[in-house]
Amino acid sequence: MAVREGLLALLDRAPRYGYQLKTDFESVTGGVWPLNVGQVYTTLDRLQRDGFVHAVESDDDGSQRIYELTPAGREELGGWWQTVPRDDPPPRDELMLKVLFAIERGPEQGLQVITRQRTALLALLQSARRTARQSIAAAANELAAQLVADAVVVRAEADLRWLDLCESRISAATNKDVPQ
Amino acid sequence: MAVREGLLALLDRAPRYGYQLKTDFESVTGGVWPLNVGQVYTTLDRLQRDGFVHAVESDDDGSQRIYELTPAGREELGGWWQTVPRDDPPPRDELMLKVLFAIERGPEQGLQVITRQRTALLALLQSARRTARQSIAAAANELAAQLVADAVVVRAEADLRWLDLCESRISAATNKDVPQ
DNA sequence: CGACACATGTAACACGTTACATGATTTG
DNA sequence: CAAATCATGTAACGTGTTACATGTGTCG
Repeated sequence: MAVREGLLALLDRAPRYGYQLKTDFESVTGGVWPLNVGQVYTTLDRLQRDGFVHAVESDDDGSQRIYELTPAGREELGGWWQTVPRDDPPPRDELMLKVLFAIERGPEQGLQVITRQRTALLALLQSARRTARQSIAAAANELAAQLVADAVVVRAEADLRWLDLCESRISAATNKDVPQ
Repeated sequence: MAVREGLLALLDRAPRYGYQLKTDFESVTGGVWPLNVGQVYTTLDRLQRDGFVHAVESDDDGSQRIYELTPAGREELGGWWQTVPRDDPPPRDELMLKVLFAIERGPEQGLQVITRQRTALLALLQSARRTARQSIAAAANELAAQLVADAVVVRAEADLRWLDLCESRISAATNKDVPQ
């Protein structure tokens, strides 16, 4: 549920054909997410099936199909802007799952995995910070690339903070289990 | 790539049958992620197909199949503990996508969506903080429920921080476009 | 008895993703 | 001419997810 909406958003701005959607999608997202062209066409088929999009054969050149939004598609997109990512149930995050299942194997195992994940995340954070600082003038869409880089940094920081929280909660819990 | 590994982790601790995996999975994750039983069986089939798991018919009762890890499964799981969630390319996050595509429609539209998302996230954060504070004694697995609640809070805070960053970057960019 | 938890499974579908096949057009 | 880019599409597969069908055992 991401490529779908991205294509709708692009088509709402202007009708486009498939290949254009690929390149525009990549440009809007700062060139960080390569999008296989094939996926554009399969997604377009599904959007067509759902009545959110329809194709017009371009007159001058038989090999191009121009896609445009239907009213239903426009409505669907409108809903998306309003929507806030649900979290009930909370998103099944891989890091979270990994730590929870590690803890189930015992406090030491949990702490061990937490330590390993933290080390890796710290390394990631360092490089992400570097990337975010040099405002990536190379990218077609500078602002987007910057924002994505920011997001990576902020996410990594949050994950690290959560890992610290886990560690302290585990200590608290194990100390409580063996009081005096 | 989450249910799969969760089941492997459980089976590594002890052989289990399908229904047990469902309940244990839910308990380990603090009871916040309901897991449809059917999914356990389909996932087990796939794990079996991949040679990570094999089933033994329990002797006493013909209707139960006990699953256990194969050496390959144990190896696969070992790899998982070591692995840190990649982010190259960075995870295609829905909030991120939404904001990027909103910005593409122009700064005002971007700011508008950011504002709406922030409002919703603030509300979510408030209720998440409440949930996290009362340490959820009702849940079977107290620690897990607590950690999940913490994660929701930390994530929401990070998203809010990122939205603020977006806003300031947009302002900076638009001011740069219209210098004097 | 009736409801509920325990227990197993199948069928179908959603989306994401890749690999592959095909051809036109541009450009060095 | 050869290679790269533009352009369209299909087939196949992966995981997640739901709905449905079926049956046993237990407990109020």
